[in-house]
Amino acid sequence: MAKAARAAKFSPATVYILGGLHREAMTVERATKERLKANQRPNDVVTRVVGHMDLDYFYAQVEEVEDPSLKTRPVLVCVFSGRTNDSGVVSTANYVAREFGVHSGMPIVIAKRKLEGKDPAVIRMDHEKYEEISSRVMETVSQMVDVLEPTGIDEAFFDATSSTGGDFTKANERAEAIRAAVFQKERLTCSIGIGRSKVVAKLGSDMAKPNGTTVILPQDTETFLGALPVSKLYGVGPKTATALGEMSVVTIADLAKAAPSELERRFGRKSAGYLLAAATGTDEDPVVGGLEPTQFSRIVTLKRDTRDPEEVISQLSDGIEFVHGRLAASAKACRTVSAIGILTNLATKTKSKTFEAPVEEAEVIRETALGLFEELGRSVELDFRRVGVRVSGLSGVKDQSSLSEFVGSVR
DNA sequence: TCGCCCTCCTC
DNA sequence: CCATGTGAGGGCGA
Repeated sequence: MAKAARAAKFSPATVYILGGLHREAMTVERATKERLKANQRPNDVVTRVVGHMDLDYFYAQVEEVEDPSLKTRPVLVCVFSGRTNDSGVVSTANYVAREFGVHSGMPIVIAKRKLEGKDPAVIRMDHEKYEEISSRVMETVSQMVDVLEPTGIDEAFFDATSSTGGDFTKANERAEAIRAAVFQKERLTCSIGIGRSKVVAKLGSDMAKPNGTTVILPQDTETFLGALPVSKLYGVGPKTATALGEMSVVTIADLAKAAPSELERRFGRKSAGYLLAAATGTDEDPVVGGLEPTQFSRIVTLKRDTRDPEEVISQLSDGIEFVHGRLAASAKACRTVSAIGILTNLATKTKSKTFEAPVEEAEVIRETALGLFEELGRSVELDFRRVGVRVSGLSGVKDQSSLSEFVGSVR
């Protein structure tokens, strides 16, 4: 496997963390190798080997692979809302574009302004294409690890505890082999983090990108985490970071020392427990494969703002078909249907209905959504800018776990 | 348990 | 300035 890694023609920007104090890029120092060796474990593994794989600037990279001439140009993969010519946002920008301050979520017009005279490639997002490539990558990676848990179209956690015997040297080689295999098959680069928990692995891949690997040894975890700002932690966004700041919690080390009672008061029991565990790298959430989605939704931007139920449903028609299609394709039924409305001021309003027994027909979803939008439209003072439909409370149509529903099912 | 809201994820 | 889309999970009141 190590040979496969070397044979690949991608840049092996392997990064190791030594006590969290500095990063060694491009080469593996002797000292690092010795640290890794000293960490080798026998069969009685007490520490998990958890990895996180993240495809680099995924959508834009796919476009580059398809058309290599794009590599030297700024690339914007965009979601066009269809409202006006260029309304919409940048979904993914390649690193050339990022150099000019362009990032995801940025309005297309703003991004174009920043790239004036830079010959940007503005490409419409092709979700199906990315989905297909993603599936192939996931399949490749799943064959090289114990358990794979995709958490998005471009990322996945994996567990390699038993196949590495808990040996982080082997885990590092495995990570490089995975990156080599993905590159060899798809010409796509990705980044991998290895650590003793999901939180640590995720931070590792983040630090490694683009095109690198970070291994955080169990014994280095505390030092590594401690120096980082809390905002780097998975699950800590702007709101949480601000609230933590009010408690004078800035670094992860601060968080580890924070008063559990105050964390609970501010964030609730579950979140407080998560934050404390994450801060010490002792989060124990296992890597789980074969997870099924628990909801499907589709949100569209209206041609013009309105809260007329008929017009909403008419514009949402394809969206409802799509959601129903997803349901049918996965042989599932739903118990809850929700109407989602995003107002002109971008506030979100939802209304939902839960049935006694699961439903699956497009007609039922449509009629339910219509009723919900009638109520929702009456309850707001502003028009909708975007509207959507969601089905949740999913169950397999032929699910043995819901025998009670079996009675009414076909055949 | 349901219904609704909030926060976060992605750059 | 302009502001997409999908899904997960938690809190909380009823």
